Amino acid sequence: MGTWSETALRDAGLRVTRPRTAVLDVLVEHPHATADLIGHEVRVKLGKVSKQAVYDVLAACVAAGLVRQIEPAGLPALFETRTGDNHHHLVCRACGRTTDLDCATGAQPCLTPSDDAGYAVDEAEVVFWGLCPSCQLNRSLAPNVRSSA
Amino acid sequence: MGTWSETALRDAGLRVTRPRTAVLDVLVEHPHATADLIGHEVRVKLGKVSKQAVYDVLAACVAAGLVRQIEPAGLPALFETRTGDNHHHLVCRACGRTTDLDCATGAQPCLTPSDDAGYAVDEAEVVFWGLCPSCQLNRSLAPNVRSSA
DNA sequence: CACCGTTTCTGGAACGAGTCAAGTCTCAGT
DNA sequence: ACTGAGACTTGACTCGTTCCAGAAACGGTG
Repeated sequence: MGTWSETALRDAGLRVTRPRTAVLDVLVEHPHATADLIGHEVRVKLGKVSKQAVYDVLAACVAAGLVRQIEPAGLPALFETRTGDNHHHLVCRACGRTTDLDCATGAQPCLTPSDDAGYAVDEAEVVFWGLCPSCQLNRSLAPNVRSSA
Repeated sequence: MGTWSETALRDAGLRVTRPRTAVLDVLVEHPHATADLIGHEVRVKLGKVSKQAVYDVLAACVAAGLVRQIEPAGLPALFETRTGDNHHHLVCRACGRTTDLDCATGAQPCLTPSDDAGYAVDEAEVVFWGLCPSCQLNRSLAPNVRSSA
């Protein structure tokens, strides 16, 4: 468990500390965790870690390219360790569950806007919104849940 | 301008009130406005409107499909009146300027994930991140700006 | 045109996510 | 071990947004 995170940190030229390895370990166990959940889980492992430390660690890892941050509308930011392959996400409107998704057509047709209006584009972010399987079930059983729009 | 907003409200079955028409008018003048900017502009037109009224109006219009809300990571929510054509957005990392963009390939290849993991997908959201023309200029002149609008 | 029930608006307090600042501690190279 | 840059702690704070209770405006009726 601890091994990948240590190596990754060292390879990225970052210092290896308990909070850092713990954060990365949590991220491996929970592929789309919020800062809050990460803090909670890290505290379970290490006893006491400040919110600020969690944000610092995450920021450092994001800067080093070890971690990717996504921010779906209305949800707190999520962090994941799958970086570099520019995959997309499927987010449930009801429960917020997030699932990875490889790019629709293998290549990235989406990544090249037809008319970039003079912008220097460096990233394309694609989010699919819908209902996850279990929320579809709950929805049909209990029709008065807060709906999508 | 004042006319369209009234008609739109009436057609959507919403009451026509001063704050509502004013909000829609502002939205026509500023195609990607924040709630805050809208409140400010509406206050210029009408003298005094509460923040809450602005949020209520926007929520009602979003629910009625008159207005679309987008929430680019790290920026406050933006509102626009172009609805129904599922266009995408180009957002400047430096100044937050947002530009509409028709879907890259005319059709929507992005809208149909290859594997939807059982989700009932109802919307695909695409955001391109980059630097707008003027920020590219500023950036090359003053390489360490850390600005936001 | 005065009444009434709804819907909308006001003002202020509250919220959660995230950030800032200043001081203390810890890792890694000598 | 020693030391200095970098990491962590604490706690207050900002910002966008939402909640709440009450006041006002709307518009269909008698």
